[in-house]
Amino acid sequence: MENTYEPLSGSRSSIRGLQKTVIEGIGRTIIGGRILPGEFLPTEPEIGASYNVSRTSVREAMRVLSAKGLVEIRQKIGTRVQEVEHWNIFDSDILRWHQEEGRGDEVMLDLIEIRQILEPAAAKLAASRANMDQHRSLKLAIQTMQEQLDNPEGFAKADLDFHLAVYAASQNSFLLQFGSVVGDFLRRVFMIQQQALRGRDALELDVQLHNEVYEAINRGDGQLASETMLTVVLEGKNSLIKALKSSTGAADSSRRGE
Amino acid sequence: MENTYEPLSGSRSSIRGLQKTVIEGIGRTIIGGRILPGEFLPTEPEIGASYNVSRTSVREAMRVLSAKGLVEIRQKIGTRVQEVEHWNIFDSDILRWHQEEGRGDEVMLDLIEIRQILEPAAAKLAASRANMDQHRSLKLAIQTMQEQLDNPEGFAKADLDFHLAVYAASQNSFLLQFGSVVGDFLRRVFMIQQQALRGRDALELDVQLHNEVYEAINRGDGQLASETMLTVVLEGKNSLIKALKSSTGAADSSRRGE
DNA sequence: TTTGATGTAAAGGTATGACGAAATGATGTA
DNA sequence: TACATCATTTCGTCATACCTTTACATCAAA
Repeated sequence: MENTYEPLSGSRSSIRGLQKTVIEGIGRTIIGGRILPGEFLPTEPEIGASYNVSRTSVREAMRVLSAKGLVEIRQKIGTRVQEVEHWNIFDSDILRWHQEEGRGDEVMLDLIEIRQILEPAAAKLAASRANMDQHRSLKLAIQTMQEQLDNPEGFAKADLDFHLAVYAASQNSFLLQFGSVVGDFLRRVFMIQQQALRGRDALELDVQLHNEVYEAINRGDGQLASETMLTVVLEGKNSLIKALKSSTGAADSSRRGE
Repeated sequence: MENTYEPLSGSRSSIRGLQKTVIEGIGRTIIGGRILPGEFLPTEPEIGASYNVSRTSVREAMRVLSAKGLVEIRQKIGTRVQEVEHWNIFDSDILRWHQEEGRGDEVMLDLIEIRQILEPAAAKLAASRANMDQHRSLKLAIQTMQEQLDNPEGFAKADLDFHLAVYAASQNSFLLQFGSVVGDFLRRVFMIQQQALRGRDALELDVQLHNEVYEAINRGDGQLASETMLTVVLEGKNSLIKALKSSTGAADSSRRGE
């Protein structure tokens, strides 16, 4: 009964076992576009048969997918894939599935776009609200970045920690949640960004820029914190685009007009 | 929809949506702070007993709550309430539960704060990206607001439609989702805001302000759209605060004598 | 005493099979 | 034609049994 849904690294969901197999399988099937919105999933017994699990497990998996907005379950009708606008993109699993199904690029660009909006504002709020613990977290993240210049994973992790600390310091529950939801995905984005930042110099420049944000927050200069944070995000955007271009050279990159 | 989610002791077992009863009951119990983060829920059989439902239904309900980040389910340990930062606030149910449990005010203020950040930015994006359908939606919403000046529900609905249309016109999947998630909650906030806008004049002024946003978007003037939208949100904020203040104390009591 | 292996029980995890409830579409009747 | 009725399909719920995981206690060895 070997199954192949690629646990991938670091996905420590509270759901494990057979249900997770079904959730991952159906979830990726939907995100991957192999069942389109409006179309129906097989009946519960059929899904159970194809995954070799009981209807019990299928149903519990469907509940989860339904909670994520991917499917709509109705008696007599069956289980139908929801329209894309119902998919809750503020969900770590859904973000990961987008990436794993090769549809991560559009999401990454949308994510960068909204980070351009949120993070400068979060930094500004943080400048007037951050408490002592949060100041310490920010400083620690910067230090760790400096120490991990030669370790991509460690650097990305510290980079993420910094941005999450800014969200947390904003003291706004939506911003905090946004960071928490997007965290895993963001860490992977940072890894990709680093591919474009060859050499210690480029990385060190990046750390310096982050440090300027920290210092602005530390001094309570919201305006400067905001502006500098925008630079950080934009620099990241450039790196990301560069990295994406060089890695997916001939891919279809038709984006909407801007 | 009526809010009668009671354990239903003794009577005939068949009301509609047994799982929903459990989900609402436990969800509100958690949001309401009657079981604190870190504490344990009763065991599945016990929950089933107190709601008069089978363990099957309890389990499916728990999966949903787990997907919303409210609880963590672990074998042998039991089901434990997660820390607040895990609660997915980008979830219509959770937002509603906050309100129903009398904890809506803080959330409303955080929501206003993030709308101050997002909506001007969304309006700016919309000014350069909105397609013809979206322009039509915006215009229609404005017209409907004008027509519903004497109908609070209709006015709030049209107000919501306008803001959702702006999110949609931004062509960013996160902004679109945010609108969709926050929609229900926002409509209720708009109803509260109207309590502070007594009289047709105040409402008409509000419509006019919205119309300015629409026209700026229509002309492709992103900067103006952004600034005007900020004014709209801030005006709403003032109304909300005023309404909340005046209802403090006698909020839930029957309204008499004003 | 400290450490590590081991056993056990408690709670969730899974599997069946049966029946209930709701929505659809065909069928029948006025 | 219009409307009421019924059969069918699929999810919804229940009851029961057994499996899997794992916190925790227990005991042995260093």
